[in-house]
Formats: sequence, C-alpha cells, structure tokens
Amino acid sequence: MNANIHLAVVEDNREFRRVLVNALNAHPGWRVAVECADALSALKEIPGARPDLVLLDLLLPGPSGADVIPQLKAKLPRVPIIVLTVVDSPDQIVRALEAGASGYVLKGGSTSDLLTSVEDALAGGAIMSPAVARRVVDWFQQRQSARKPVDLGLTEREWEVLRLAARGRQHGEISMALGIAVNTVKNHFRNIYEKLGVGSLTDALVKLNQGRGLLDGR
Amino acid sequence: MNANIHLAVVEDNREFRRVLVNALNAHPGWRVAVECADALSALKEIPGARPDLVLLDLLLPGPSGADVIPQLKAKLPRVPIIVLTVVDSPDQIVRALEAGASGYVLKGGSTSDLLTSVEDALAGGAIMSPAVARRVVDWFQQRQSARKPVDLGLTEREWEVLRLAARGRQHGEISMALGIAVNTVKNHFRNIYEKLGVGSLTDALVKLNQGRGLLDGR
DNA sequence: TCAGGCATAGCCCCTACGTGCTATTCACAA
DNA sequence: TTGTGAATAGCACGTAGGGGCTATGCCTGA
Repeated sequence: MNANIHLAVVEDNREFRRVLVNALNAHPGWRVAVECADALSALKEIPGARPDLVLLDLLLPGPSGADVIPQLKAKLPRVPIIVLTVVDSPDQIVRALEAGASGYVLKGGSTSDLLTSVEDALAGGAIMSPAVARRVVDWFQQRQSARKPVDLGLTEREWEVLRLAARGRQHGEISMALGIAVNTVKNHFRNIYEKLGVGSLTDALVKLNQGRGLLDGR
Repeated sequence: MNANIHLAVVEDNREFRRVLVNALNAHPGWRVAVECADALSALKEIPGARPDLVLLDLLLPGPSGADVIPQLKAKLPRVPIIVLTVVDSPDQIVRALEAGASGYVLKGGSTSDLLTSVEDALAGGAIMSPAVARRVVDWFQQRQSARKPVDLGLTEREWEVLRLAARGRQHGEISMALGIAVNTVKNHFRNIYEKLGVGSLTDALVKLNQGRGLLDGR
C-alpha cells in the first residue's frame, strides 16, 4: 500500500519548501509530485496531478491558502489536506477545518512529527497536535461561554417574547400565544430594545448572536 | 515537577478502574488520590481532594459524566479534565469539549498512549487522538455543509443584500453600501421573499437558519 | 408602609417595510 | 433574432413595527 503515494506541497518559502520536499521524498514510497508557491498555481496544477495528499501553507502571496481549500476539496473530495503553517489563531484553525482540512500542523514541530502526521492523514485519521487541539478546545469553550452570559437583564417574560419573535412570529401572534394584549407585547419589545440598546428586532437578534452575523458562511 | 501529581478517576466499571489506577500509580510521581464510580460521588469528593487532573468516564450509572464537567470546572477551573470513554459520536465529543474537557480519549487505545495523553494534558496541551480529531473535523464540516446547501436559487446580489440585512442594516443603508437605489433594494427583497416563500426579513432569516431558532440556548 | 420592578394595557404618531405594477438595460442562450 | 433572467429603478399604497407617554395591579424587599 506504500506503493506510490503522490504528494502535493504548497509553500511560498523556497528554503522551507526544499527541506520539506526532501524530507518527504526521503520517506519510502512517497514522492512529491507537485510543488507550488502560491494559491493560484495550486488551483491550476494540483487537480490535474491528482495527488493522494496536499500539504498547504496558509500565508501565501496573494490569495490565502484558506481560500483554496474549498476549491481543492470540490475537485478532489477524498484527498486529505493538511495545513502546515505558523498561524495558530483559533479562528484560523477552525476556519481551515470547516473548509475541509483534515489536519492542522504548526511549523516548528519536528520533521518526524510531520511525517507521522502525514501517515495518520493517509490512514484516514485527522491530525491535531496538542498545541492545535488546545486552540480548538479553547475555541469551543469560548464559543460556549460567549453564548451564556448574554444576560443583559432581560426578564423571563421578555425572553419569552423575544424567543417567539426570533422564530418569526409577529406581534399579533405573540400576543395570542401568550394570551396578552398586542400593546403589552409592544411594551415588552420596547423594554427589550432599550436594555439591549438597539432599535429593531433584527438588531436585537444580531446583538444576541454577538455580531457574528446571522448567516455568515452564506 | 513530577513531585507529587494527584489524579482523580471516575469510572464505574470496577475491573477497568483497577487496571487504570494501577497503570497510573505505576507512573513515577503520580498517585490516584480519588476514585469514584458515579457522577454524584465525583462531585462530592473531587473538589475537596483538589487533584491535578481528572480522568472521567461518560457512561456512568445515573447522571452522565458530561453533566459533571461544568460543575467540576466551576470549582476547579484550572484542573484539566480528560474524558475517557467508548462513546465516539461527534456530538458527544463536541459537547464534552464545550463543557470544558481538555481532552477526549477513546477507550481501546494502548495504556501507554493514555499515559502520554495525561502527560500532555498536565503540560497544558489538549488531547485528541487521530480518531477523535477525525470526529471533530467531521463535525466542523458537517456543520459547515449543513449551512451551505441552503441554495434556494438566490442570486449573488440577493445574497449580498440579505447578508447586509442580517447584520442589522436597513434598506437605506444597504442601498448606500451597494450604491444602488432603495427601490432596487426593495425589489431584491421582494424576489428573495418570493424564492424563500416568506413574507418578512425575520422569516427569511429563520428559514435560512432552518428553524434552528435564532437564539436557541437563550 | 412605601418604593421600585415587573407585567399588564391603552392611545397617538410616524416611518420602514412589504407589495402590486411597470419599465429599461444588459448578457447569454436558444 | 428573440427570449429569458438578472439588475436596475420608479410610484403608490397599506400596515406592522417602533417610540412617546401614561396608568394600574401585584409582589418583594427595605
């Protein structure tokens, strides 16, 4: 099964690319079939070469490596992509994983660690070094805590009203559902808006989703 | 620094717990200070014992291990919790990580792998075996793709308008931002609403978030 | 006992929004 | 060439939603 594994490498730094390619070629059964220095040529050359795995740097001249992940994945859905970069922000990591990366490895680790990672990825696993995993876990926890403390003094009733509104009910329907007058519903909204410092339902929902936008990611 | 690391183990299976405790105690400098067989006693005994790390099974008689994570974390914020279980569903894994677990290890790996994991966690890293990482990555991608296929024939321009609206901009602001007339913006909305089969912005956003409710989870 | 917060409710007003209808331009495919 | 769809734009109309202002009954804590 080590027959002839073809690899693709996208990395703009010449020096580092040389080292990388040499290390990979030294591994029995592996061969670096494509080398690219930027995102555009990666998109041009990689799909045709049909490699078994892609090693991708994020910081590239021009379009970022993150941008090419979805497009590569679209053309080579079953080919694992490992991101290899110095960027260690949780957001970047999560974005890469969402885009379809199978692994995320920080530059600076040992070469043998990297080779192991590639092996794991070829075997169908996903790769996260403890440092990267730490970031992902941080992201999860911040995501969680970013949701709860949304506690800007809204009363129970106000939450009820807001939740119904967030499901698309309008004032009249809410008043029916809660068995109160429309004017009362309006009053609740009035108070909600004041507490949140906004001026419309959409604003309120945006605020509660903390600026994340209600439909980022299309 | 290996001075005297105190560990806590929560695991209902007597056999497995024995094996586990023996393996951990065999490690120089480590000592299992607390053993619990269920969630309730874990909550009672662990905070007082102030261990340096907790190994936690998810499948326990009575309350699940997942339920105790937040409470343990509240009392011992800086103590890493490693989940050690047979449960490998992405949802469970993500839930545990959100709750505050620092690592997630599947039972069935080798004991030495486990010991390495504990070391990594004590060193401040997070732990995910390739198998677990795979699940997490799957979760990310499914989360992403669960959003995309919302493709009810909206044009590029319509998405633009909608995205701005979802961030709280109103018709006038959108028209400014895009350099088009307010009437055109209204027209886009008209078409968007028709395509989505709704009658208001809120409805549209609800629809695109596929009924998930815009603020479930308060 | 009294102040203050909450839920309730009414009235008036204005405007952003949703909708019905029409029209022009451009690009692309039949 | 003609037709279809997208993007642009206008006008007119009605209403849901947001805001100013006031008021009452209830409960709780000082």
